[in-house]
Parts: sequence; structure tokens; C-alpha cells
Amino acid sequence: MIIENYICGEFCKTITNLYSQSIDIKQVQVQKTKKEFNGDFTINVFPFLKISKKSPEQTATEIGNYLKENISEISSFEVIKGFLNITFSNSFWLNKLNKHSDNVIENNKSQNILIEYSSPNTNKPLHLGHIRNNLIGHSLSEILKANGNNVTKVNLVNDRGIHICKSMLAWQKWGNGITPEKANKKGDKLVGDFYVLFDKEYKKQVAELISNGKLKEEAEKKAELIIEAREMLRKWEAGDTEIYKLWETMNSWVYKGFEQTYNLLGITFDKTYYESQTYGLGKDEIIKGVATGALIKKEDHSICADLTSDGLDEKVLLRSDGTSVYITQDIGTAIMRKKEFNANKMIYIVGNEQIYHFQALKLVLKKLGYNWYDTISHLSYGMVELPEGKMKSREGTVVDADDLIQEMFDTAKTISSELGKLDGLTEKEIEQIIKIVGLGALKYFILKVDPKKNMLFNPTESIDFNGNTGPFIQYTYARIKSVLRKANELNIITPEKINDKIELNEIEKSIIKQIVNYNNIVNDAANELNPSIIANYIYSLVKDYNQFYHDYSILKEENIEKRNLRLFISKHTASAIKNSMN
RNA sequence: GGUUCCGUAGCUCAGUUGGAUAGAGCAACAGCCUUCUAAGCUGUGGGUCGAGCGUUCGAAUCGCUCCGGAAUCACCA
Repeated sequence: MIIENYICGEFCKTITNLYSQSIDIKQVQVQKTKKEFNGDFTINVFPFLKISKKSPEQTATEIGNYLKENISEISSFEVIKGFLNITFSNSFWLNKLNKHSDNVIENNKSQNILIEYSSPNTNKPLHLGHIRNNLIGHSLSEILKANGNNVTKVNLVNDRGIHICKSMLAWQKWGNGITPEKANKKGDKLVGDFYVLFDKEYKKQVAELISNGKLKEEAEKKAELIIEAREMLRKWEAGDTEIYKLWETMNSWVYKGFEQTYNLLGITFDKTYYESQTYGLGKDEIIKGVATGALIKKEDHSICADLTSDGLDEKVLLRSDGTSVYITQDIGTAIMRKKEFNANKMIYIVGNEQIYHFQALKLVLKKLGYNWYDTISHLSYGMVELPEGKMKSREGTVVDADDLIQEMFDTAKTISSELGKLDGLTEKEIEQIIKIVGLGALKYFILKVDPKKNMLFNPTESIDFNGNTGPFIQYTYARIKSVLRKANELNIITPEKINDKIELNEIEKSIIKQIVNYNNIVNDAANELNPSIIANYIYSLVKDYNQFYHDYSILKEENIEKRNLRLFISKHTASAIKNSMN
């Protein structure tokens, strides 16, 4: 955008000088020139025909001539219909590239950004949906960091509630004192099994009641197991020591399991919140809100926010018995975090089923008088579907995170050894490689899709290493590194030695342009909160580089400057790729 | 029913604030290991951008109306 802005500015001056009329810079449209045409940037002159009172071709030619005369870096221009394609000199691009050599992003207004992601429940192991969440959250936080922001990554664990009591109750009844160690099982898996067991037994009871003539709804409420689970939740909230101890023990098993999965994925958090500690937050704020008249207290003593003027409904914030609901807690934590981290921006990575929830959250905060309510953004992502349809825990079609990651490793190993990529390596090296490749495949496969869209996860395609995949990018990166390793004359690659005397062919120039624009893309993606832009961008860069690689042989190269240029490009391509692979 | 999101090649997906002849990969077919690593490269075929109307010099992109799919509209979380 930096170059485009510069061109826009020069264009405005040109219009003023040629036609003595001033125009708004926003009217100027500058794009990168399409591949099929000659040029680096294209200015569209159609909107200015009324000012020039000439044909599109004449107008574009006039402007082109003026720009070329006044900007020395423009080497030539071409006019096609109303499109003015201008070409910058090679030295212009090479200098830009050199400026960005360390991929340090300039022009930063550093911000404190808080990003919440993952947010698991402690009654089930992590699954494919969590993987999408985790990868988006982690990747976005890396993008924001690369932009020079101060990023705090937080997790909010849902560790309380009736669903947690269900697995606890099942363990109490049928667990016979089993532990992850005794069962030789990950803690989250073990607890998840008891949750499933509860559901199974509960359904049995319900079916029995129905066959005894009860209505379905009544049966679901009257089944003994659910009554016991509710009683357990009541005891937990009352601070019953025995229940509390069980809860702590089982949750600690789960956390150990989660930690393993996070480690496997390479994901970390700066702070973890537990809902058991935050669920009471927000009450005071809401009561204050009633006092100021922002919120409504109803006859049954429940407290609501009237959001109808914003197109939403009435939202309950405190139950009639004074206990808090989900959103109460979120109001409290938002206010707390805002203070704690002095956050300029708070991003929540949460599935699109909660779009309504976050709209309501922001509006309630607004009503409560927090004018920073709009610094909250909800990055919602779509569901991950399987070729057979949606994942359903009841039907056992949920893709478990650990299983999936293991499968990626196994496939990476199979494919790599079939291709002979692992020949002559030590066990340790092999393990390292399949981890990088397997995870790279999974991460890229998920991140390349626009988060807001529902996506289809086809296991066989995700572990394909050809084409638009993570391993292809890694492969290219590895090859570039190999080129650089072999080029022991690296020290003679200096931009000063590369000048306009060297002609750039189309591919060389296209790669340089792409790398120069890389930082801007990163910036834009950070603004749009969308890692998939970078993923797709890097793929196109890598693809160009691959052509480049196949079209030339450095070792056979006739002149030393050309060889330097190619090494120079390789070096920058490598750093651009590396930057985006973290 | 209200609100939000999605619909682009057989399949999975890109497509920058409206721009030029709509792009990749997979799958199919035909080539390429004298090159820096073939996890690659080249070529061929494949499209009514869900449909229609409108806005304008110009629409996959913006607006409206339909059609199809998803999510949501709890004193659940």
C-alpha cells in the first residue's frame, strides 16, 4: 500500500497540473498490473475523463507522459484503453527489496492486543473444531506480533456446569477408582469416556421411563441420573468438600491431557482463565446498570437488557434467583481484562454459532457506558465438516485432535520414506521431519480456507503433499536453503552490486514484487483478521519461485551478477516464507 | 418467521477499496530427472461466478427480489 499511496499522490498532482482541477485521493485507483500486461502498477483513468474531456487513450497517454517526465523511477508506461500501466525501473524494485531485507515491518502503531482462543470444555477431549480454532488463534497472534503489537494470548476453560458433573457422576458410579495411570490413557480421554457413559446410561433410563408411559420431556427431567447430576452441581456450588476434591482431581487429569495436545500443536497461552473463577464476575456491573437505568429489572427480579432497538431481542443478564448466566461472566471478564492489560483491542476466536452472543455482549457493554465496547471483535469461524457430513459426538464421527495429528505424522512418515526422503537419517531426525511435515500439512490445509466459511475436511486430501499444500511450501523452502548453503559466495550478494544493468526477466521481477509487497499483505491481513490471505499469498510466491527454479541453473550461469541476483532473490524468498510459516 | 453467513471448474478452494481474456490444486490425459531436492515443472480439456433485475464507462465483487445450504434467535454454555 505504501507504493500505491505514493502513486496516488503523484497522480493527484498530475491531474491538478494538467487540467487545473483538484481531486480527492480516494478517487484514484491503483492496482498491481495483471500478469498478462506489461507494467508494475495500473492506474485507471476512466473516472477522470470528465475532467480531461478527452478519450480514455488520450487522457492516459497525457498523464503517462507527465508522470514519466517527473518521476525518474518510472522507466516506461503503456496505455491500453483507459488503463495506464506504468513500469518502475529495476533499481527501484531492488532497492525496495533491500529495504525490507529483514522483513521488519515499518510504520507501526504498536497496540496491546488480547486474543482469546481455544476455550475448551473439561468434559471432552479436543477435536477437529478446536484445531481450527487453535490454529486460527495462534496464527493470528503471530501475525499481530509480526506487526509489532504486544499480544497477550489467553484461554478460557469451561470447567464447571452440569456437563462437568455428568462425567464426575459417571466416574463415581462406575469408575471403580480408575485413574489415567491405571487405565494407561490420557486424562482428557478418560474423562470424556465417562461423559459418554453417562449419556448412554441416561438415555437408557429415559427410554425406560417412556416405555412406562411417561412423555419424552418429562422422562428427560425425571430420570434419576440427571437428578443426581443436578444435585451434584448444587453441592459443588455450595462448596461441598468431597465433590470439590473430585472435581479438582478429574479436571487436573484433563488439563494434563490438554497440555499434551497443545504441545503437539505447538500452541501456548500467556494466561489461562477458568470459568469456575470468573462465573461470578459481572454481577456488580449489572446491578450498577439497573441503578443507572441502563438495564431493566423485571417483576420476577431477573435483569434484562433491552436490545430491540438494535435489532436483537431482550437479553437476560441475571436470573430471577440472582445467579449469573453465560453472558454475565463474559461482561465481567471483558471489563476485567480491559483494565488488566490496558487492551486496545480484544479479539475472541469463537465459532460462528456465537455471533449473536457477541453482538449482545458489545451492546450491553455499550449500555453500561463502556465506550471501548467496539474494540471487542469476534473472529467467528465456520464449522468443519467431514465428507460424511457434520461431526456428531453421538454417532462417534468426531475427529479426535490427537488421533488426527498422529495420523498426519504416520502419513508423513509413509510418504516420505516411499519417496526416499528419509534415507540415511537418524531416528531423531526422522521424527523431527515427520513432525514438521505432518503438522505443516494440517496447519496449512486448515488455515488456507477463509475462516468465516464452513470448510470440508477430507482426511485423504489433507494428507496429500502435492499442489497447494503446506509440505509443498516447506519443500520449496528447504530447497532454497539448500541453494543458499551451496552458494558459499553468499558474502558477495550485495544490493549495491545489483543495478540497472541487469535485466530482470518476468519471473525474477514478479518474485521481487511479491516479496516487496509481503509486509503490506501481512499488515492488511492483520487488519482484516484473516490468516488465510497470507497462506494463499505465500503459496503464489512459492509457485513463482518454483518456476524460477526450474527455468534456470545457477551453476551453469554465465555471469556473476546474474548469479548474485538469483541468490539475492532466493534469500529474500526464504525469509518471506519463513516469516509466514511460524 | 426475524437476523447473520455461504453459493465460483467434476471435487476442495483463491479472487485485494467494483476493472482488462475469472485463477490454483486435486482428479483425467500427454510430456519432462544432463538442471539447486521430480513433495517438482510444462501442456491439453474442463465455467451461464446459484437465478433474475438494478446501479455505471465496467459487476464474481455493490443494491433489491427470489432459489439452495448453514448458524442463531434460552433464566444452556
